[in-house]
Amino acid sequence: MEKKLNILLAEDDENLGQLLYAYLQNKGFSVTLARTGKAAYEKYNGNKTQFDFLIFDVMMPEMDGFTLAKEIRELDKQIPILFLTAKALKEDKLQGFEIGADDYMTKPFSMEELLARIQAILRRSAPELKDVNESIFVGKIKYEPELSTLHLEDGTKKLTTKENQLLQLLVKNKNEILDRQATLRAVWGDDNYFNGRSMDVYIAKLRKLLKEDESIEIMNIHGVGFKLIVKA
Amino acid sequence: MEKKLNILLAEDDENLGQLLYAYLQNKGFSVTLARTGKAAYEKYNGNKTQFDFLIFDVMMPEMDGFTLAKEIRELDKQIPILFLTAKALKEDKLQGFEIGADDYMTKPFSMEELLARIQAILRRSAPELKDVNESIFVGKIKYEPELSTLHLEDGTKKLTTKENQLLQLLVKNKNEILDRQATLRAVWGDDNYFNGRSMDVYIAKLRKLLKEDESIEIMNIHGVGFKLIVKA
DNA sequence: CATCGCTGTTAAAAATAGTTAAGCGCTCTA
DNA sequence: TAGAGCGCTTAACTATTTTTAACAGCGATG
Repeated sequence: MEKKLNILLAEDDENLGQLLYAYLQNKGFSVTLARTGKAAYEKYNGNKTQFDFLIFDVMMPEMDGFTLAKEIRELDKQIPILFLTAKALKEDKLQGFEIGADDYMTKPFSMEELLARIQAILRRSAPELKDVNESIFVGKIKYEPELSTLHLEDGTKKLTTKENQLLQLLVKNKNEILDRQATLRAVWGDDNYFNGRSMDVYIAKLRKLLKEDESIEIMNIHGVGFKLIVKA
Repeated sequence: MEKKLNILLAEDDENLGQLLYAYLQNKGFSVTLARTGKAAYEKYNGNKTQFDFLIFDVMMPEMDGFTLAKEIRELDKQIPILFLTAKALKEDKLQGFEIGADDYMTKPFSMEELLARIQAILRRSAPELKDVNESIFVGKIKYEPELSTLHLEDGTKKLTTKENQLLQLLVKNKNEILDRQATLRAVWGDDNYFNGRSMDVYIAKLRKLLKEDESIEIMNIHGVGFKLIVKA
């Protein structure tokens, strides 16, 4: 399960605020909503939550979005900021970028586009580089997913592409059900009958490889999928 | 004196193209202008210039901006892409972001806003400026792509054109999958069966050259492509 | 408790990739 | 201008990976 990203949303329009709140929450973000610039500033400094992304309306009572952003930029040069505004004026946009905005959207906009823009920014600011040397223990067996190798009693076994992809999914969902159809679509691209049979063949292969550790079991959930069980 | 950033601009509208070209040039960028998607693709693969930023019109003759971007994304997952388009349709915008765009601007737009958006993206993506004679280390082996030379234990090896192009792509996608078809189209111009076999021969050559450093491995991803792995 | 669909397993077939060497077309030069 | 040298492609053979087939067992359901 991935960690939720915390978004601080400052929007004084009651309707839009609620709408955005619900939408983003639904998309898997943890959202904090503030109704004024000042409230947002206080929440930012409240420090209970560490925010990962800021979305500010420009025109707000008590403290406008630009001032708020400027204030926060003093404290954090990195955090992504996206402005929302009714004004499409060139000067305003430029002022927003000058403060260090990452994006600037003019109302009305579609929720989907907002999400797409948030993701585009996050893709850059949170570069999740995979560690090639990462190793995991499945029971007693050492597994390096990126190198697609399994360290067994009788030496190192190089997994084939499909073996590796499947094992990765099983491990990621250790002790949980891995859905059959979803797995087929993820690894084989299509969940037709023959790919299903192919997957069964690979499950058999993995069972054979992992059988040297009897605390490991790949259990079938009839009609649903498989479950990698690792007993304590 | 800072190094100029290279922008590849694909725009079929003569006027807008010239305007953007002059404006960006004036703002300190080195701009290459292409009038069709295909021309842009060829310039990208031309290998004389290493681009740092891509600006593509969506509707262009021969190859549209989306197709172009998709093709290039296969070869470079990092390079910033900004789309320009006359269409403000939601679906188009979303498609653009899905391909991996960093921004999407609807015509007409102001030059200043374009510049502001480019800078906002560059702030995050922070391209390492490349010297023409820059040398890279692949594991312990020194590699100079511009000179197409590899410094091995027993002297300097001059790579052939194909060896160099292929190694460059592998290195750019270090520890990530390099798509087979896209690579063939980029290096061989066509992804037919025989070129595929030719590429396999070149992979074998590169493996032989790089085998003196056992932390390097060119891994095959069956049916998908290759992955240059450099262990820590 | 019979039946039918789902899964386990093994083996054969097909597709993809690894490797080595021969062939082919250039270019350079004796 | 013949031929050596080079780069690339094609061919041929081998090896590996994946899919398909075949058959046996299991499990839910009426």
